[in-house]
Order: sequence, then C-alpha cells, then structure tokens
Amino acid sequence: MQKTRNVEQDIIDAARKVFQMNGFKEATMRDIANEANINLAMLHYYFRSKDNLFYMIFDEAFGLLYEKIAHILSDDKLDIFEKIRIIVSEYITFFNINPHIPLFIVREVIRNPEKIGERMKVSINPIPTFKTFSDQIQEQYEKGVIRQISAFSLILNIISLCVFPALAKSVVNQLSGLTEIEMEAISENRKKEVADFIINSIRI
Amino acid sequence: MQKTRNVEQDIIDAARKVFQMNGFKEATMRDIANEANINLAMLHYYFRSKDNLFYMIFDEAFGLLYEKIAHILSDDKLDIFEKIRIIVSEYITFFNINPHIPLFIVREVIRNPEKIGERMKVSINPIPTFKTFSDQIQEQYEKGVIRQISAFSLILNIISLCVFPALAKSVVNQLSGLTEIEMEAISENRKKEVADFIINSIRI
DNA sequence: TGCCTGATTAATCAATTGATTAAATCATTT
DNA sequence: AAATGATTTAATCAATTGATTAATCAGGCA
Repeated sequence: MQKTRNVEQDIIDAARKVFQMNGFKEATMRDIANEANINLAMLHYYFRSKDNLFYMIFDEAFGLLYEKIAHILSDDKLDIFEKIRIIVSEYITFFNINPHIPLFIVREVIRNPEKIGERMKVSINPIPTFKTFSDQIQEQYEKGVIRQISAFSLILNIISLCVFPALAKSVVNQLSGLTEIEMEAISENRKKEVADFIINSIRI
Repeated sequence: MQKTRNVEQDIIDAARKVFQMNGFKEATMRDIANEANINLAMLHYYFRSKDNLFYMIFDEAFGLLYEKIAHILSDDKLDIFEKIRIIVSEYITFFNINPHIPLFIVREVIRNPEKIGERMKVSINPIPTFKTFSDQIQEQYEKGVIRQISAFSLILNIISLCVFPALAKSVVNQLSGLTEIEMEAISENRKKEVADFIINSIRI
C-alpha cells in the first residue's frame, strides 16, 4: 500500500540537504538528483534551473530563522527576561537540529549581497517587532530594572551567543576531541547558562 | 628605481585575498593568477598545486587567530577583567581588518573536518594557556569576585560576541541599510560595550 | 658573443558541471 | 486498443577549471 512518491517533495528535501551542507556553488545538480533518487534530466524537468531550486531553499531557511525571533520579540505578553530565555532556548534547539543554516545564510549573503539582500527583505515584515522590543527595553531602563542598552546591541548579543557556538561546532569538535554526546550535553546546558549570562549582564 | 617585484609574495597576497573571500572550492587558480598579475602556468610553476597554496593561507589565518587569544590568556600579569577588555578590543579590531577570516576557517573545517582539524592542532601549543586562565577564574570565584562559570563557556561567549557580528556584518548591512561609516562607528563602540556586557555578566 | 639556467607564455588536456535534446516509457482518456 | 500528454532516460553540449607541456625569453657568465 505504498503511497506513490512525491517527486517534487523528494527533490526539495534533497536540495535542502545538499545546498545547506555545501552552499550554492559547491552543491551540484547531480548530487541533488542522486540524493532524490532521480536523474539529472528529471531534476531540470521539475525545477528548471539550479537558481530556482536554490532560492526556494534559501527563502525557506531565512524565513524560519526570522519568524522565530520576530514572533517572540513582538509578543507583548512576555517581559524582557522571559523573551530572552525563550529566544535562547528555541534558537539553541533550532541550531542543534539545523546546524548548517547559519553558515549557509551568511555564506550566500557574502557571495551575492545585492540579490540575496533583496530576498531577505521581502521575508521581513517591516519591523514593528523591533519597535515593540525597543520600547520595552527603554521602559525597563527608566524603571531602573536593567542597564542601558540598545535593542540592536542586545539582539545582536543574543544571536551571537546562540549562533556562533553552533556555527563553530565543528571547529570546537575537532580541537576539543569531545564526543557527540558530550557536545550535546554542553549545548543543552547552554540554554540556561547563556540566558543567565545575558540577564545577569543587563539586570541591575 | 623600481624594486624588482617579488612574485612569490605577490602570489601569496593574491591567494590570501581570493581564498579568504571565496573559500577553497570557489576560488580559482585563474583568479589568483589575475590578482597576482601573472598567468596560470606561472602560478603552478611557483606553487605546484592549489592545495599547497591553500594550506599556506589557512595555516597563516588560523595561526593569527589562535596566537592572539593564547598570548593574552596566558599572560599572568593581567587580571581577568583586563584580559577580557584586551581580547575583546583586539579581536574586534582584527575582524574589522580581516572580515573574512572567521567564515573562511569555519567553512573549511566543515568541508574537510579531519584534514583541516589536523592542521589546526599542529598550530596549537598544548594549552597551558587554557590552564592558566581556568585557574584564574576558579580563584576569583572562590574570592567571591565573580560568579561561577567554566573557562570553556566564558571563552566561547567572548569569542561569540566578537566574531559573530563580524561574520554577520554583510547580513546586518543588507538588512539595516546602514552606511559603511555608521557600521564602523558601531563596531568601535562595541569594543567597550561588549567588554562591559561580559564583565557585568560575571562580576558579582 | 654564445650558451645555459631559470622565468614566462600560449596552448592544450581531462574532469566536472549546468543545461538541453530527442527518444522511450507510462498513464489516462476515448 | 489507439491516441494523447506527461514522465523518465541516456546522450550530448558548452563552459569552467586544475594541471601539464613545449616553446620562448631574459640575463648572467665564460
């Protein structure tokens, strides 16, 4: 009772894997075809060009990343500290599941800043998100709850602390000789540790 | 009175630029030859293969990064807070001058973990550096000066906060629409801001 | 000067890769 | 069953790229 396979979906799954792992240039249509268990001509039959396939994957990846933080930042039922804890926890989990996404995005932006920059902008709803969070920080600062910091800096610091360790995981792995399981435990620990680190830093 | 040009040095400079910008696979020997104002055959005449050239550039980049932090961490005349301020300042400066190095290294480790992992290890003197810093943290914790944190976590956080913004500069640039001069000013500001952020976080 | 060694060049090779084509196969409808 | 349109395949093309080769050039030395 095998369901007839969905070739398009197989291709997208294969493309996601191959593109995220290797980047646009190093990914080959033949690799994607193999991964999807079809041949090269079929791949071009379903998605006319490498560019087509690629932008589909890129938009999806960037959308996932952006939506996650935007959604939390603009939630007006959460206080600053709750937001920090949730973002840190969700991002660290996300990057454990999708370890190649941050490098993938950074790499492609560097390769083609104008074109990729455009695509990122269309994914972004023009930042009421940012305004909400920024006001919230200002408010808490005026109440004497936290030190002065710009929303920009705080968000950049949060993302830095979540993304970079995921990005550099293979480097740390190689240099430290830790096992996969040990790395996993450290990463799990970091959900609390990083949130505490950030909160301790801004709380007066 | 033109000094006769040093072709080897021209090649190394060209290779550094092209490899760091594009990574191993996307960099072409023809690009390097053009950048060095020689032709392809000359390039192979001086450095037999692309691999040869590449590892020279990789070792240099990784060595620079590592030596910088190792040197400061193992200096026993500096207290923890001084170390943090110096590392943050020097790394932020360094990544402004060499914006492609972090991505370059991460990318190549992912491309070829075993081979590149080996090369990184030979650049590293087996970490008395790390021991010194670790002891120092433990000591300050016992004196009640700082909160408990592992040397590993603290170093990872410091590096994350210095490297990631440099890495993601092109993304931020595209999304924010800030000018080069504004980005430069923010980066300069961050030297103090990031050091404060870290120190506030660990100081009791 | 004439030779010799190292530097330089143009041409070419083989492998890889995105893309296309034309033929073959399959499924659905009449 | 025949026909029609969608799917699948193998073969091929042109461009790119790392590497090599053979020929040429430059300049120091006998």
